[in-house]
Amino acid sequence: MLQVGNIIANKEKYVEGLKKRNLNNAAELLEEVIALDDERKQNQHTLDSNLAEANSLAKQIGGLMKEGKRAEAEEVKAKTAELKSLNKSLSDKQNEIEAKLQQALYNIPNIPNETVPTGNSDEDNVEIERHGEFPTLHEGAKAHWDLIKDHDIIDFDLGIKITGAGFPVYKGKGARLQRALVNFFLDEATKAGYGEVQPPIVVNEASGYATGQLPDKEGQMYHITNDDLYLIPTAEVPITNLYRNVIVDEKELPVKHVGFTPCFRREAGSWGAHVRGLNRLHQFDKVEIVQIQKPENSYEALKEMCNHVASLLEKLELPYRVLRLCGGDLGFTSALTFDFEVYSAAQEKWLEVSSVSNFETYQANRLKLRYKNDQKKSVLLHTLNGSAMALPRIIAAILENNQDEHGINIPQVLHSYTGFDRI
RNA sequence: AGAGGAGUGGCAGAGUGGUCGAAUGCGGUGGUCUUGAAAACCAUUGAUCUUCACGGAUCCGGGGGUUCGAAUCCCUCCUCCUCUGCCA
Repeated sequence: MLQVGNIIANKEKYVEGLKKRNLNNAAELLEEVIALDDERKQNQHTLDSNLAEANSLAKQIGGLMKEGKRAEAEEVKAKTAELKSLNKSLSDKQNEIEAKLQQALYNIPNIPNETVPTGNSDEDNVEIERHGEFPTLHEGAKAHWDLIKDHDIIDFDLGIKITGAGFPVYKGKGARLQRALVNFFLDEATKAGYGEVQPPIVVNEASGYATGQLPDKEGQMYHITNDDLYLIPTAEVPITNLYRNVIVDEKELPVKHVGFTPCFRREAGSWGAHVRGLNRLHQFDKVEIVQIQKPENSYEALKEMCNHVASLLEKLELPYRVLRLCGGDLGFTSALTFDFEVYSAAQEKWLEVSSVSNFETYQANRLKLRYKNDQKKSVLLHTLNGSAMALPRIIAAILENNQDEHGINIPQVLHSYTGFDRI
């Protein structure tokens, strides 16, 4: 979440920034935070001086008791009763104010970077790069949802039987292709200096709040109510939360991690004809890269992460484009996001396969993730993450783009991982 | 899952109602000495809020309570260890 001090110092700028998200009551939201913070300080000040007085009286009593002056001690004690009840109500009030302030801050999204264009939806995202040639498909080329049936490599009906819609079963070469991609992505990230981690795929509420999925995307996650745990929508949540409440040693910066996990998304209300086959699932596999950076280096790191994602797509020989997300499509916690889309030739559609974001200090503030600078002051770090990559749509594009009359060619770079070059 | 024990600063570990944000040791940092290093010695070494500053407040697993006063007593939750049970 945003830092109150920064809100006060940059109010006008922030209002402008939030307008890009089409948040028209931004000024009021920020005013509310400032007012609550003011109230918090004033109340805290009163409470503190009362507590100081109570503390000193308590010490007096202690001293008198030691000297055996019981009567005098009782006299002082009498004075404390009123103070005590006053302090109780002041501290109740303080808790109330702080809860309200917290709530107000939770409801304000991150300030978009100045390069974020205005816009209302994904239609207003700006294409900034395009690479690769669209393949020429043979007569009668099929979309991946037909190809997977023809070759019996991914089975949606079986998934429906054992779980439900959106939980496909990968079989034979389909399963092997998926595993090959996971290993390829992990190896590439490792070569690029990311340390591999394998985190839990359920997280507690505190983790959900720290990276911003809660309260913003409550309905998007599967919630295990018996134990109050959430299935992760992305490895970003557990991996970034490894650093919750941590003061990182400056020598360890930047922190770079890669992790492979399944991801779970309820996708409530987002189904329709345009999300057939592998285009949208409730469970899918993803390799995620995460960086923790000093503020001054974070945009350089964002570029580096984008280059990494681009290199994966180059190696897989998939045509892709890069989009700069507009304010209306930008995630709640992100300051700047680049989406990568591959072209899936049979359905003639661009499919989002990666989203690379800089959250600046927005997550770090909730995480309490800091390092000590030269002056030994605690400084919030910047967090970044990106998919590298999400599997199903990559598979969709590979199947569709590389098909011919008799089968499907596997990209060269995967052969050593799959053990076969054709499906 | 049941019974018992325990959670204190970066780590180890003392502290069982009063001046304890907390002894001591290790580690870290700075210095003296040294050509340099080691050793030794000296000093320093948690976080957050607030204040221009002095200072003040809060934090001993989390939350609540008793008390003039809580690391210390009570309740509750969490976590870890030991034994028993169960199980990849």
